[in-house]
Amino acid sequence: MAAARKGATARTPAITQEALIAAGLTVLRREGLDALSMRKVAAELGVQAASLYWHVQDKEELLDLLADSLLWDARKLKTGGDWAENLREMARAYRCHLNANRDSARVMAGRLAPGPNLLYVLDVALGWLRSAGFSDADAAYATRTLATYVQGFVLQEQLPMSSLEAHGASPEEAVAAVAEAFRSAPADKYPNVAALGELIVRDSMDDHFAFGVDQLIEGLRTRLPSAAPAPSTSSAPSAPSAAS
Amino acid sequence: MAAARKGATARTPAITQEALIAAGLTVLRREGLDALSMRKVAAELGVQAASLYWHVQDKEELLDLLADSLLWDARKLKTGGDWAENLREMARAYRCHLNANRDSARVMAGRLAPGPNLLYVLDVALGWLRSAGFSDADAAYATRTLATYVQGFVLQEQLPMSSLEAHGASPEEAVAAVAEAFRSAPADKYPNVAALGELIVRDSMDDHFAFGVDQLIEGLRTRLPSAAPAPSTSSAPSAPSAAS
DNA sequence: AGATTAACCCTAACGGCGTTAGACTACAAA
DNA sequence: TTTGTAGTCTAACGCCGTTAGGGTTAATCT
Repeated sequence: MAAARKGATARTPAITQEALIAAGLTVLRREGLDALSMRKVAAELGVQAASLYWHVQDKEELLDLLADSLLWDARKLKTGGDWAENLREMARAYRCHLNANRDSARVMAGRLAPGPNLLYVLDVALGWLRSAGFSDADAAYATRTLATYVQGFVLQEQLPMSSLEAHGASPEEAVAAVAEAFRSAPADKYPNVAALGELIVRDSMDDHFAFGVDQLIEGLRTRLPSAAPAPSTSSAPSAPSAAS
Repeated sequence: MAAARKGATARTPAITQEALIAAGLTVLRREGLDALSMRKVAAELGVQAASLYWHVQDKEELLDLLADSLLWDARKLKTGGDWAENLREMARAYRCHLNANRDSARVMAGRLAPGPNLLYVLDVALGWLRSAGFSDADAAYATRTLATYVQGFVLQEQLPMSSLEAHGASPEEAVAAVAEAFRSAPADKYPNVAALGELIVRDSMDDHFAFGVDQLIEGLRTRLPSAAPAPSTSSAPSAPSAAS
């Protein structure tokens, strides 16, 4: 913590910060965020709960660490095509990574500490947009906007799995229940909802996600000062395929 | 709850569901979501905690009720202009309403029960988009996408106020702390972040929000089958990017 | 009128939670 | 050997969500 291990070390460390994070992730994966308690994380390490407070000040700080570690290891980003392709791939990979970890979106949702992984991703995306000709302000806003969208999307996407599975039902039942809630909307009062109910809660979340990302990117494209949206005379992006 | 008040009513109700919701909102506003407990809500009503379980099954159900009641009373929507103007106004009003209630975004974040207000807003927005010429699928996706964005944005927007104010600092200090975290990013490793740090955490959240909404709407506009706004040769508006 | 029934609120308690205080242990440095 | 300190322990505090079960009040039934 503070002394940076200057002159006095005692025994074997035995509970490193790495181990703490690993234990936290284990409990998170096994029991979900709502059931993650200091006592359980400690038990995972074969240790009493109070001992954790030597390495961490709060449960909040533990969750900060978990969020940091849940942040996608971004160094394996595929950066083949033009800015639009790259952003699309980034959004896809981010969502994919979030969905691979139980309750990840909810862990990140209440937190704002920027870890090194986040900084790296931001930096790369900003670089793409700036060199594509966007203004600094547009690049900054667009990057945060995309991140906001992805996080918000996965948050909603993971809801049935965490919120209802915890109270007895399987994910499929949860989705079905929500779909039923939309379909049972009184058709006279909400005609459009009743008509499109099945589309709204459609299970093809992939399409829905891609739709939102495409919207954001196409909207971004209209901000390009240079211009012609039709890619007839574009400078470089002729090779859309992977080059990494 | 179940009997629907058929044949036997006892005494004065004394704790209606309305009062329960009002008490919950009071506690929420005064102490924030993290400090909202059944005991405090009960105390707000001059009642013991266990009594709440006559009107509600869970704390979760109470939070569902609060989320429902936090849902913007949408019947006072201004519906002046075309679909784009209307959507913009809707997003603005939604954000404004969420920001008027402490921790509102976090209350809604973990919940998916669609209340009547949500149904109404969805229906209105779907009507706008369909009559503007969008396909049913596009209308459905676009509506949910916009809602996702607004909620995600306000969630991040409210973070400094709830997350750090709870631990001692004022909102301004919280924002300043995050800004410092971005500015102190090693400029050699993250040049773009260091260069645009001030833009990323800029306090003009209004601009940032409008930017995202504009992106979504302009992206949507490119899906309109009828019209080609500016580009003359827009053959394929959205290049399909290798599904899944 | 008396008995029944149901709505509604209470007291008391259980187990789990986050967190703190303070004692103990083992090693490193003096 | 003595001292200091990093790391763990036990014990406890107060709060939490929730349940069991008892009491009171009023409407309904006979």
